[in-house]
Amino acid sequence: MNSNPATTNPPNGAGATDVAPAPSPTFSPLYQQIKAFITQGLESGEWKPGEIIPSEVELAARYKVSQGTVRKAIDELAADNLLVRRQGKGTFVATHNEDRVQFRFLRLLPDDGDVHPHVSRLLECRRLRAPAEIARQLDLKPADPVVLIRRLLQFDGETTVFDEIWLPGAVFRGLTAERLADYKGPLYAMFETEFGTRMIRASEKIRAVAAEAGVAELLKVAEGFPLLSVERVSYTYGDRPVEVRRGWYVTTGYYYQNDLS
Amino acid sequence: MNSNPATTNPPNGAGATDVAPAPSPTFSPLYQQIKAFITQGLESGEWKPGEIIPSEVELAARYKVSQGTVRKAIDELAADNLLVRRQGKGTFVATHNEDRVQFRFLRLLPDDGDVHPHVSRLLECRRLRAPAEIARQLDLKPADPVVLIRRLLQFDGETTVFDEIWLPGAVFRGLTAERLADYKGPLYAMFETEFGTRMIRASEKIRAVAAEAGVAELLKVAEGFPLLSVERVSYTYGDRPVEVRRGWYVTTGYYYQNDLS
DNA sequence: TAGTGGTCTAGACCACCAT
DNA sequence: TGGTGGTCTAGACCACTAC
Repeated sequence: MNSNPATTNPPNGAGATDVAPAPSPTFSPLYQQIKAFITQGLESGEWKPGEIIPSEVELAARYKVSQGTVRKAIDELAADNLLVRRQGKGTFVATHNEDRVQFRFLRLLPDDGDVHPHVSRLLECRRLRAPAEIARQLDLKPADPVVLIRRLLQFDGETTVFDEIWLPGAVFRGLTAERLADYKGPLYAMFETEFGTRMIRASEKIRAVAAEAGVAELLKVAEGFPLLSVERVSYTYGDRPVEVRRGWYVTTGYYYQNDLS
Repeated sequence: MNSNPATTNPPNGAGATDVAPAPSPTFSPLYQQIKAFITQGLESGEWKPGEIIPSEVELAARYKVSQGTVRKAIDELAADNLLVRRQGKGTFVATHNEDRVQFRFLRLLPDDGDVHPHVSRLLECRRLRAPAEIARQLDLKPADPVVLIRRLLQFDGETTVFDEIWLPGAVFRGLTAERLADYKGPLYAMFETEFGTRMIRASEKIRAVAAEAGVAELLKVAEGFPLLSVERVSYTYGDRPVEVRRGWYVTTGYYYQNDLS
């Protein structure tokens, strides 16, 4: 279990009367290793989004550690939104489907708290060679194939968001306008179900910009109108970037919600 | 310890051969109660920001629970940034002073990753009666006294932020322009040190807006220039609102950084 | 009733820090 | 050397869900 450099202490630690492990310069707790094992299982597709993973006792037996150690590993994975615990039922792989946590990454809310379901209008979906900047952000070689999606989001009939979405072509093989148009629900749910790529976290750079002619026309605002520019990079397992998204938001009647702590 | 309705089970739970506690309809774990006790100690000023709190064993003895239970309580408080654990030393009350986590709530970063320390230029600090909207947000009665601070932030010489900060007058008695001007370091550090009010969390509404004449002049941009509008409400212990802040950010060369997960 | 996660305990040992 | 938080174990009981 424990594969510290310079230590080969077995299910070590407590209560046991073991050989004293050489104090390793780089100490890694057991539960971290368990965490890595479970993450591996998630990444390899051994347990797919929405599915249940083995119970704590079972995992404890498998990895030859105590239940408490498995528990701590799962606790952290649940805190990272990779797993979801449900008392009495089991522990499940988090998913962008079903959950009412569907639009976890869309932070745009209406001034009045009402919940307006939005609809997506696809403008185009085509393949091309990655521009240098996109390639850099997606960790691709320049001119590698990418997919570009352009779309509008309408809240309650009002056109509010214009998105340009860049995806690595190798991962999203077979993604076409038709399949996009047919799919109901969030993009990330589709990416997960259809392409086995799950978005774990994202990092955004937000600015206020003046609407340029093209964008202005799409969003039905005047040229120069202030828009919220949201540049997002999304990551999957192993912190590998798998999406670059540039969004322009009209923030009259809507705002970007953020909580600091 | 356990003050569940319909249950008066003593340091209950495990291993012990206690009377079976009546399954309460509203079950509250022991560690939650410990958490509440500790929070109380923080709020009452028993332990002040930067100070050390009693060790886990000591707290366990005081509350008549096991160390593990105290640990879980402290774990959650540390996750909420109310406490800071330091191995080998002890557990400390979080503070906006010292920490290199000083500007935890300022998310504006330069396009080049360099760290530019910023300077604050106070425009005014005066007392007045709360406008209806501010009163509502601060949970005050209309026309209650408030303090209004207006200031500019300069990054590397460039004027980048204009802030209007509203504080409840009752809490910030004796806050004057002189004291503000004299104080070095973040505002929240001063609020904590000088007024015993610690900001715990904040909620922001972000929009893109066109610069109005007054703001434009202060920020040295043209009227109509796109600015990031950041409306923040900050809360202290017990989720009581104690600051309303409206900021206008110039986002050329700078961006608002946000991480989603 | 059986299985799952959730709470609680008691005790051992480890890593880190101060003295 | 002694104290603090950090890890790990083993075992009990509780709450929730399903069968």
